[in-house]
Amino acid sequence: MVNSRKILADHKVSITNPRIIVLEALLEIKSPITVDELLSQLRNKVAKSTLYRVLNDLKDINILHEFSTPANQTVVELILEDHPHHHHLFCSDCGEIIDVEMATEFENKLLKEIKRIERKFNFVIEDHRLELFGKCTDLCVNCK
Amino acid sequence: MVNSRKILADHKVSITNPRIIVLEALLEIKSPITVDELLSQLRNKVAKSTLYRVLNDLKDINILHEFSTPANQTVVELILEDHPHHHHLFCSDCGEIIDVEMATEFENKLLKEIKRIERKFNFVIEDHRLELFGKCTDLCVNCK
DNA sequence: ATAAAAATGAGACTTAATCTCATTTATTGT
DNA sequence: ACAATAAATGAGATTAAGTCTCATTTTTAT
Repeated sequence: MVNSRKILADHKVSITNPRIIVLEALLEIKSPITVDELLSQLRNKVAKSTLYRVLNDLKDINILHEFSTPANQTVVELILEDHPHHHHLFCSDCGEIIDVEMATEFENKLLKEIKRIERKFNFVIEDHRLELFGKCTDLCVNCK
Repeated sequence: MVNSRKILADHKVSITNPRIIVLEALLEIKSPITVDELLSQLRNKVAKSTLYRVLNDLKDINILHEFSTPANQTVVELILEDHPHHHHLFCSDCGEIIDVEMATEFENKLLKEIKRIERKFNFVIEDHRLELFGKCTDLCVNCK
């Protein structure tokens, strides 16, 4: 069982109520969520300014990823050991965001290609993100 | 020589001054630009509301891509025949955005992997985007 | 237990993007 | 080419995501 206090302690940030509340919410959700939704879920538990501050704190200690949907909604997602590097699939019909893991063989090919690009552009690439856009046919909760 | 009027006509949108002005600006730039920069470049040529409207029009006819930088700046880029599908490299030091083409062999592998994911998730994937994050060492104009 | 440092809440503030509506410009049919 | 109709524009008001301020509260270190 993952412990929010332990996560905070491990990353050497002070353990406060709002941080615990936000972390537990994200741990329970375990999938991408828009900041808006998170805000309304936690409306009467943490102040808006605090929520944004805590999200920034979690980004700073590298356990939170943030990205935008094609509809320009900001989405956050916890990245812990049990939920490592992956990519996203966006449904343009219902807005659903699905976590996708690439085949290991492909991910290796990608890393090789990235090395080529590092050399070519004299760049140090620290992270990459692959986004897939389309329409789900029967998987999404919202699409029918 | 690419002609902005022809582009508009080809896509069956009416030919207006603001659209020509915005298109010519984007054609000349030929690389990703933040909406902010574009706005200040065209400040006294098109109204702000019109610029946003024209950008949306260009997105609607699928010749403009829009994405966000890690610093949450909105960036647009013209996608025409002479500047086809490609990816982006973001420098976290200077903010520079660099167009990157993947090796054909790799892009094929990616398409194959995408097909696998389509089957697995029962999804129709229409577009994909790969973003690389890192630091440039000597290429960027701004970095030294 | 206490002092110093850090985080929080509430709401003001900023700013990118959208909206409104009166006016201007483009298109279509004759 | 011209009038009638439809579409697009400009200017500024409006909205809303995200940040900032600062007095108060909570956490941490001693």
